Amino acid sequence: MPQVTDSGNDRALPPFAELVLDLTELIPPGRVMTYGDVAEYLGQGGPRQVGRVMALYGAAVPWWRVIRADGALLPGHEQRALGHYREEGTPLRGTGGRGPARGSKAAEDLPRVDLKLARWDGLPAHP
DNA sequence: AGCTTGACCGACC
DNA sequence: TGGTCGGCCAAGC
Repeated sequence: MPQVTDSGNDRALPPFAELVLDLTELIPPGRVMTYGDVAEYLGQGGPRQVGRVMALYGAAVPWWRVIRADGALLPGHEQRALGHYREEGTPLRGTGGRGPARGSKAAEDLPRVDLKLARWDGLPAHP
């Protein structure tokens, strides 16, 4: 007898997580969104929640299209994300751009995503 | 029940 | 330009 309770349901992600993942998959190549933007777009939760969801289920979506507001790549996955960016043609700054760090020991000379150009507001492509 | 931690953000110095 | 502080929301202990 069971009562149709779906409480035992598993593999069912929380609504919020599903929304985040869905939106992440909607992000077109060459474009990126910040955690805060995703949360704001969804109209609920906060940047941290988005980050949590990505950390847990991000493996199933193009996580590299969701970055921090600083445009810095994910710690520990910089190279991986960078490969995708270069492949998708995501606007980067730091290398190939102007004003490279010239010998600056900045952590690593890893470039950052140019949010100015790559930021996607969730609207259809537009020039 | 409360406290701590996070794939964060914005403001301030 | 980079480091620090407080705020936000949810999950874990």
